Parts: sequence; C-alpha cells; structure tokens
Amino acid sequence: MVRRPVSLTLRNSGARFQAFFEEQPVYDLKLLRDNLDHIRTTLGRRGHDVPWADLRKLSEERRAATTQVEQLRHELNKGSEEVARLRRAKEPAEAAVAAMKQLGDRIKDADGTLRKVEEALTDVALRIPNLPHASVPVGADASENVEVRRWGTIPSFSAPPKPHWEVGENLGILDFDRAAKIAGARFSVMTGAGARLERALINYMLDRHTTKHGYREVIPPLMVNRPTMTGTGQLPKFEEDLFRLRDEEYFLIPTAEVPVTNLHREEILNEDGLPLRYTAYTPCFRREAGSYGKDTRGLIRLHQFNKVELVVFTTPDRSYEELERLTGHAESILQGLNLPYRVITLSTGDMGFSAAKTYDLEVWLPSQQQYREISSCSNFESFQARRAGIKYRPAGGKKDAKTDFVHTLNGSGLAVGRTVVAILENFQQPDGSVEIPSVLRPYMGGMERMTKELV
RNA sequence: GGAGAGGUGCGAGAGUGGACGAAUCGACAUGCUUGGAAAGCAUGCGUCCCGGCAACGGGACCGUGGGUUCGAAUCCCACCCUCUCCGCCA
Repeated sequence: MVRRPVSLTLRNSGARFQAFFEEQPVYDLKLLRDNLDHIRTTLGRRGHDVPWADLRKLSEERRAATTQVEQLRHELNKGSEEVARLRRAKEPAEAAVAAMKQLGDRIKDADGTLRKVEEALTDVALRIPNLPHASVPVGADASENVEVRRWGTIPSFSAPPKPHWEVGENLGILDFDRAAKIAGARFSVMTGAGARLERALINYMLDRHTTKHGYREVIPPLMVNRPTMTGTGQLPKFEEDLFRLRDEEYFLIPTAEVPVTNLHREEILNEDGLPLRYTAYTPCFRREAGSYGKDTRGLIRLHQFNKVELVVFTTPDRSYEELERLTGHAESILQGLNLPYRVITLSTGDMGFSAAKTYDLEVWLPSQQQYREISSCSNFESFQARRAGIKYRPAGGKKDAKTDFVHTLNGSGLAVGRTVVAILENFQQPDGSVEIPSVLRPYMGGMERMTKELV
C-alpha cells in the first residue's frame, strides 16, 4: 500500500498545563465541567467511586479563581504599561510602581489558590473512567458480556486433553521449576522448540499485520515515564499494577499500547495521514496484584509475557469502523492458525477503565473446556487522546479547520504466550507430540510437529 | 560520568528588560490570473484557558520549574532534552 508521509506538529500547549504535564497530563477540564451530569448518568455504576460533589465544587472554584487571577493580571498589565509611559514622558512613576508591586503580591496569592484547585481537580478528573459507547451492553460483570460470533471447530479427543503445562513439560519445552528458581512465581522459561514456537508466532503475527493489514512496525522502549503511563490511563489510578524501577522514575510497560499510543502524545496530526496504524511486539510486565490463586499454573497469567499489539489513531467519525477492522485483523491470526475462538462484547461492568467499547477474542482451551481471553480490542474514543493531548488538524479545504482530539484504538494481535497455550492444547496428539500449524512451519525450519526433547 | 554549545511559531531564522505572540523568508490555505499548471499578486495562517449564542473581549504560553523586576523570550538559579569532544560500553 502507498503510505503518505505524516508530517507532525509539536503541540505548544498552555503554560499552566505544560507545567502540570511534568507530573500530570493535560485534561479537558472544560468538557468535564460542562457535562458533569451527563457524564455521571452515563457512567452509572462505572462511576461509583468518583467524588462527584468534590468535582462540582472544584470545577466552580476553578472558574472563580481563574477569573480573579485574570482580572488582576489585566490590571497589572495596564499598570505596567502606564509605568513605561510615565518613564518615557519623564514623569514621576513612583506611585504607580508601588501600586503595581502590591498588585503583584495579590496575584501571587490568587495564583497559588488557582494552582491548588487545578491540581486537585485534575487529580480527581484523571480517575474518572471512560464513558461506554451506546452499543455496549449494560451489565454488572463478565457474566453479562455478550457473545458476538464463533469461529472454528472445537477439537475432539479420545482421552481427556492435557493442560498445556503438562504437554509442554512432557515435551521438554516449558520449564516452570527453573523459572521459579531464577525469578519466582508467574514466570516461565521456554526452551528448544518452545522458544522457537514463541519466536515463530511473533514473526508470523508481525509479518501478517505489516504486509497484509497495513500496520507500521515499531520497537518502543519497555520502560516509560509517568506522563506516558498517565496518557493511556494506567496512572494515576492503577499504579499498584505496574512494576516501577527503584532509582529512576520509570515504569515497565504492561502492554505496547502504552509506548505506542504515546508516540504522538502532545502532537497535532494531519488528517491526511490518518488513520495511523502501528504494530509492535514487546514483552509486557504486570504485577498481577490481586490475582492470587488465579491461573497459578502455566503460561496464562505471568509477570512477563510477549504480545504483539495493534494501535490505531483515527478521526472520530471512523473509529468504530476501525474497531471492527482491527478486531478482524486480530481474528485473522487465530484463523490462520486454525484455532477455534469466539468474539464477545464486554459489558459495561467488565470493561477496562479507559475503553468505550471492547471486544474480547477468546480462544478455546480443551483442558478447561472453555474459551479464554487471548486478545482484547478496544476503542478508547477521545479518552486517551484528551489525557495525552493527541489532536488532528482537519484536511485542507475544510471550512471549520479547528483541531480536534483523535480517537485511539488498540488490540492484541495476539498475546503470544496464550497462543502457545492454545496450540499446545488444541493440537496435542495421543502420543504427546504437538502438531505445528502449517502457517508456522516456514518460521520453524519446516518442523511439522514437536516431539519430546531430551536435554 | 567530565567539558563545551544550544533549545523561539509548521520549517528555517531574527530578537539581550517596556509599542514582541514575536521581524523576515519558506511551507500551507483561500481568492485573482491561466486552457491547465508554474510564476506572480492579494488575503489569511499557533495553541490553550476564562466569559459570550455569536461577533468579540480578557488571560497565558518563546524547553520545564522557580527567582529578580512595576514589567522577562530577553537577567539569575535548578532541572530536562539535543548536539560536539573526552571517558565508559553492546
């Protein structure tokens, strides 16, 4: 496909917000204030822990304090001009200077108040989840998710299928004991054909997304700063889910969504260049605090896992079309591998903090006799764009050329470790070997099946 | 890590205390001109906040934060980033 170069514009934001950004990102406080009731109603249960009364109070305080500071400054500006005029006219200016000096102190006070209010307001605002799209089923939790479609044939086995960790350990390609020794629980070691399978999957996914689906490949930093984590919504509310370095203010990324979406933080994109589609393979790091006892064995829930991510920046009018498309791109990987799966729409109660609408792809796991998440594809609408200051300038010739926030989307395409799980389980043979999906064989030196490896 | 230079609008680049939100050139947009284009001419062209239906009015922003001053892009301090050289390193 022909890719037009995208010229970028660094955003020169207002000083107050630029200053804030060192600690906290830009947030659209005006939008919030004007739509407080609407937001509260639409959020419903999703907004149960938002301090709405404080929010309203702080919004009004901010308005009042802003007006006051600006009036005082206006006086000061006029007064200073007067001083300059008097000096030029060689007239005495002492009185005016003294008055302005006093004014300056008042401004300092008023500005301090305003700053405190804005800081408090922003902190609350950043903890408000995104509004669900109208098409999202209202529900309390995962039990009210709605299945959209199924694909593939569920395999049948003559004997009960083994869980992937047994299959993998028997083959000698997964080693959880040594992983625990060198790191701890919720880590894995893959060896031999297992490691190669992981690498083959990464390459297969990246190749498909870059050559067939039009994504641009990115290798981003795996450690990022606080504004970046705030831009995509991980901070300030979910700091306990992240690994943080001790000596520097860096966090390990929980998904490539974070660095890739923030590629364009504080930028104004040209509409001509949209949609922008990126794909990135990265390891992902998650503390999994609060998931004790869940999926304690195997590759399902680890502190470190590999994922190929898809990220899209688009205009608001096209974002839902893009969500379908992106979900289809993730599905095409499962289809290529011939893994049975289903697509579900998450209900309002099961959706993540930043999402407006989410489709989960769930792959069939024979040992569990159920579908398990392998990809999550979301439209964030302008939620991340507002936090991260990502806008676009309408294409030339349009009458109303005001900039607007882009919509951001992302999806796993796919979680690599869980894909290994699905392959080991769905394609396990009675003799303990595992058949390799044909599309992966070129990536594995022609290997057709994995058999027991002696180490 | 050490030494030096530097960070201004979409880009280049001027600006060392007051008439600077910022010259000039380029890019871009609209219009005129043209068979069409180029060139030329004219006009326009930053972002954010507050108020306003709007027209518009006001405020802020020259890497970030703080300070000096009646007044800061301009002076002082700290930090961040970029570049050059040295050290170290894959």
